[in-house]
Amino acid sequence: MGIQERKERERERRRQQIMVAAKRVFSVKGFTKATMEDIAKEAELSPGTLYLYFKNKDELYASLSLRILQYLLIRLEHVNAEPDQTPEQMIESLKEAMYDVYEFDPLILVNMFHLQSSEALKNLTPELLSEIRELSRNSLNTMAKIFEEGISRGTFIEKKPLTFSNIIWAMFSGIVLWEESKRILNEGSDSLKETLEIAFDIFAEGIKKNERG
Amino acid sequence: MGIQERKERERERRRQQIMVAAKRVFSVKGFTKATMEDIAKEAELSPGTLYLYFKNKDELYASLSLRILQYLLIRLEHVNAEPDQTPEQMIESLKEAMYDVYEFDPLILVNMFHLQSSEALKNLTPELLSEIRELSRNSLNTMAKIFEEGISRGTFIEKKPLTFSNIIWAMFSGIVLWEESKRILNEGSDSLKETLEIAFDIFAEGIKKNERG
Amino acid sequence: MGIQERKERERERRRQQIMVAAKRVFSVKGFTKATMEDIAKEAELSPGTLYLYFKNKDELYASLSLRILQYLLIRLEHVNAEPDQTPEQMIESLKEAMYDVYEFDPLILVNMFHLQSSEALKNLTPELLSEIRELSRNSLNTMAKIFEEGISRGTFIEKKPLTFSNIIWAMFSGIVLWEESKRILNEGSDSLKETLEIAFDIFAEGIKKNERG
Amino acid sequence: MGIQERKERERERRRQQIMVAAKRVFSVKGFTKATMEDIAKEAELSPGTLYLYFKNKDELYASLSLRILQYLLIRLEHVNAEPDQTPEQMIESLKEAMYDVYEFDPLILVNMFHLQSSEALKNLTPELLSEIRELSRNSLNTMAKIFEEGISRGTFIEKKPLTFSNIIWAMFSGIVLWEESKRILNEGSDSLKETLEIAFDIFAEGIKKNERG
DNA sequence: CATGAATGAGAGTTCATTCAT
DNA sequence: TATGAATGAACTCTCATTCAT
Repeated sequence: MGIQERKERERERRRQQIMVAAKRVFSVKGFTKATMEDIAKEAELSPGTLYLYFKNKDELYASLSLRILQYLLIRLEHVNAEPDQTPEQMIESLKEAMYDVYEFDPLILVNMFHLQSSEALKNLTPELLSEIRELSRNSLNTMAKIFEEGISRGTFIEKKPLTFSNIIWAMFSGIVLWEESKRILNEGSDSLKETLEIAFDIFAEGIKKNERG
Repeated sequence: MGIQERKERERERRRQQIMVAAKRVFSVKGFTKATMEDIAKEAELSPGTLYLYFKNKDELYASLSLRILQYLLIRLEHVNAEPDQTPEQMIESLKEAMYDVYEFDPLILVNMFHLQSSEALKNLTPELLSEIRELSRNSLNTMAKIFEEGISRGTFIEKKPLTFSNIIWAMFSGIVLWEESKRILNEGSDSLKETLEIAFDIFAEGIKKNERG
Repeated sequence: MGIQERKERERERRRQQIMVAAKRVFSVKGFTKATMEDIAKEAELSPGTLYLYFKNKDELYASLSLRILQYLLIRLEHVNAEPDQTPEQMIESLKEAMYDVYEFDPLILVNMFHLQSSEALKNLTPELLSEIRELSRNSLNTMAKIFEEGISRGTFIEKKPLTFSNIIWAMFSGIVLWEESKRILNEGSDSLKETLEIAFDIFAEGIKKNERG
Repeated sequence: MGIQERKERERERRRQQIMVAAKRVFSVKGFTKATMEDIAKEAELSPGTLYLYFKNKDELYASLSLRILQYLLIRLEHVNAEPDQTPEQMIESLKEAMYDVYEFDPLILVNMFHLQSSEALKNLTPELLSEIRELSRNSLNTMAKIFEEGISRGTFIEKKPLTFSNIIWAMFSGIVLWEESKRILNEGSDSLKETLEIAFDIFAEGIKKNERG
């Protein structure tokens, strides 16, 4: 049993080693141009070994997303777990959680957003795909709880909470990708944090129920 | 000279024919998996012919974006040109303009958002790249004028107008991509229009200056 | 009849125009990399037109050689036609004739030597091939007469005259190609003329019959 | 370390296997018409494998030349190393050395002469190119020593020794190529050996210093 | 005769993946 | 488990040549 466990741990460590290498290579070269050999070299392994740990290139790529989605979910659950916060404060926490996720690994995050709406998604094993689906759903639901609370307290406008989740998530990914895009186009300074702040503030203000009108 | 013109028109028609085929193929197979031969077949032309009209695959791909960016810019300019509108009404028009752009060609729009933050961007000819840059910039600036007006009238909060533009644009692309993503993941119904409506409403409400706080 | 002739002349002029363009392009780009379109552009014609005058690329290439072979033959015949020369003087004239041929068009000459021992030779129409053969043969035979004379006078060693022709021709082509090669390898100055002079002198001295040994 | 060595040997054997196949295919089809797939088939390998051993088609082609140039240099050095020979005897040895090189591999030799004055030369990696340059230079210099000796002994005419080397080399290549050419043109019997003999004799006689004139 | 758009076969090359060791 | 040489399918792109106008 101890042996079994140790083996498992070692296996997991190897996986991590490969993923770290893959992340670096994907970030520098992009998914298409990065070759399995590049990644193998970066990981100081042989190409064949990669296939002992990942079914294929797509799965390796997708696995990167999985990690950050897990991190996201944990962060979101922390937000919800904090006691005695008003929904407004929680949105503030949400913003920080998301920026944390971004800072945790900007490159993977961008990778993930790319994957998210790409053809590659279709080639994944059903297991991996459903893991991704599950994590996404959980994250969105976790966010939704915040909005539900705000609505039931009467401080947020009355819309489906999940719609708010979707908008927040879309806004976050849109901003990250668009800032990345501007970076590639060599335009302007890195204003991600500032833009994100303002966007969240606008959102927070926008979903407030008010007595005007 | 009539001949000159006719030839030009025919050339342009061919280009369109190829772009239409390319759009279809890219949408079904995605950029990487779509081959030039696929596109040629779809266009009922030979592979070589494609290269008479587009320098390479990347440029063909990017050219699709160009058209929709042009359409976007025109629509945005129309919004600005309409007289006697309050900034609030203009944001409403903005929403419609963007939804129009989406409906004009959803597939191309998704293609464009993909391109926008991808490695492919780097391989374009400088001319094409700067055309894209130019159109993006113009669109953002055109939007910014609306916000400027609202700020100077004192109805919008005091932030850089271009930041608003960026957020709107990011939000729009984020929602389109995320809905596309959900479509691929076979989840849920197509709620793009509804989500977009709500998102714009929240945004519009969120940038209003108010006397609270 | 006059019309017939004029047409023929015009046709010939067009051929020349194309050959001049082809020569330039082949010289700059080499046979393989030069495209028919390049040549057409240089000749200010359309690609299709080239095929009205030359069966294909190989034939166009070979036709260039034909011209210089014709020039060579004429020069050699002149050498032979000059009266009252000793064979030794005629070898001197031979040297000058060959250097003339080189100067007439160094690029075509190199082209021709390339063609001469290449695969392309096999793809020519039988007519063109036999024209080339005929011209080569005539040139060698013309040279051979000089040597024959020298041998019968008892001033040259007794070998087959045609062998001398072959050696002279091989030596000439070898030197031209090797100097070209050194030019490509960026080595050393252009010493073709000097090398050629010395080579011919050695040859002339070497075929002299003498009483030593 | 035994493993290391064995691998190295096997790698070298593979290279040889590919080169042997390449030589055959290039000889039959010529450089341009020979495809990498042809060569792969001849070597009973897959196309991709060729690229594990040679950077590209040009380099594979050029590598063939390298071997024969190495062989040439060795043979030339042997000529120089033999003790107690008069320069005249050494020229005789030179002739034999060169004929040996020809017989060692006529096809490769022709290939090399083709390469030597062709555009392909420019596409080689600098390393390979300078290897070729180096070997050529060494061979020419080695030959030059013979001539130097003869000159200093007063038996050869007083010209730059390297010029003699160049002429010998040009003559050799010229004869080989011209005989090849005649072979292609289906003319005459194979008289290479005889022609070479006579040419060398003439050369040897021609560079002798004499008291006549 | 001239055009030049279109062809389409075919090339070199890459690289995800496999499998004997 | 790890290797890495070998695979071979598939790609993009080129260009000699044709043919309707």
